Amino acid sequence: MAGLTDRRTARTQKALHGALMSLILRKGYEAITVQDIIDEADVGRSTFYAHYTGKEDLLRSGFRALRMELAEAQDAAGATSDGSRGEPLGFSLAMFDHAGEYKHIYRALVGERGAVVAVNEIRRILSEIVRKELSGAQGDEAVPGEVRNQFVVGTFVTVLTWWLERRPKLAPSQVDTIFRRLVLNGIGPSRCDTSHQE
Amino acid sequence: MAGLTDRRTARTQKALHGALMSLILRKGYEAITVQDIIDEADVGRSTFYAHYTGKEDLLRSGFRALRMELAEAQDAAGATSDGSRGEPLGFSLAMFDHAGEYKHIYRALVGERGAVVAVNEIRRILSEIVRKELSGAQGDEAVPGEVRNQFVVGTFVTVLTWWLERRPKLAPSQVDTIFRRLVLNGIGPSRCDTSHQE
DNA sequence: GATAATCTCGAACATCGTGTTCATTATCAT
DNA sequence: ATGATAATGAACACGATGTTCGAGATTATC
Repeated sequence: MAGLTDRRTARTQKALHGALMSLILRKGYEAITVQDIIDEADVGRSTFYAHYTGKEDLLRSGFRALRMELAEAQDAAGATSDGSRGEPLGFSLAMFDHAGEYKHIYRALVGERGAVVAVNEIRRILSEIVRKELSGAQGDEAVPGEVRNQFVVGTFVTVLTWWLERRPKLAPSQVDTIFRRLVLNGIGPSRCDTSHQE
Repeated sequence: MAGLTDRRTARTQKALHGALMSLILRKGYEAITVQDIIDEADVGRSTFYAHYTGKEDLLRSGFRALRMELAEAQDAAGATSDGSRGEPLGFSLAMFDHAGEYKHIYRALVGERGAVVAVNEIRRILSEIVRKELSGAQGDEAVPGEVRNQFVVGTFVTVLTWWLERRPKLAPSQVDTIFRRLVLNGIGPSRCDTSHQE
């Protein structure tokens, strides 16, 4: 009924996605050519272009699953009620968990030799989520909402990248703590607790 | 004496840089080909490759001037003494000023359709600077130094991008205020002043 | 001004990746 | 079984890259 019928297309698309993932792990996204992908997937050239406009399109299509998974996680976490009352930044731990699970892929996508396309896609997904969570709570009026949003997303990507490249042994929860610390408090002098100064 | 003699090479390099800048403003960095550059600069193809390995190399070489200019600005600002005592984040205003002066170029390089190479270059330059400034002051021990460094740089790029793309009318000093606010305080609940809660 | 060094030119070339076309073959849904 | 649809693979046009080389132009230096 729906569009998911024909087994042939499903098989082809699965093969192409698998090939892309293997290749990303093997040689990094940027270095991959369409030729590599169809060789690895053992699929005809014209077949590839019948499904996707290029490797970027193929990669992007892989993010739909992530988008949905995160949307559900957010709904589940924020199911407390209407707004964003459960936790300040409820999305972050779920996201770090997800990244921890597919650590190899994330590292290959997010690092220096990673895929800008992928990072942008992640940014876009996170922007939506953060916008919802931040819509209620209004903090500093000296800092416009848009830039606050971008700040949260940017910090997340920063911490994510640092984690995967420099401290892959850390647990998602530990990374999440660092993230929240930075986003909520910055790096300013300690904080309110009036610690001893001189 | 030094390497800067021959007027021919100087002329050629200047022409190529100028051509690259014009093209960046006209059609964005990614869309530019070497052919475009040498047409615009009216320079032979082999001549181009005698000087640079590609458009990326050409772009990168343009950042040396910036690197030096910023190093001087930092030395001048931090000339107070040995360490980083003058201001917490002394580099930021100088950098925003510089970006404000060459606003068109920066916007074309930093935006969505900008040049990853350029942003990476900016990141690298800033990392050096921030590392020096942050080496003395040790804040939160729960947040490792490396990630704090990346956090500052990342936030700078975020604010810079937002400024150039969404609020180009703002003055550098205003943007700088927002940047410092975010870096030092984050977006945490109001502040220490124990405002009325319920 | 003459000389030797060296920079520039431009055309030609090999190479590679892209994206399309089309007739043929294989697989699917029913 | 059969009509519909997907996959194949070879061929093609195109555009960009990076290199080579001999001839000519510009330069530094004496």
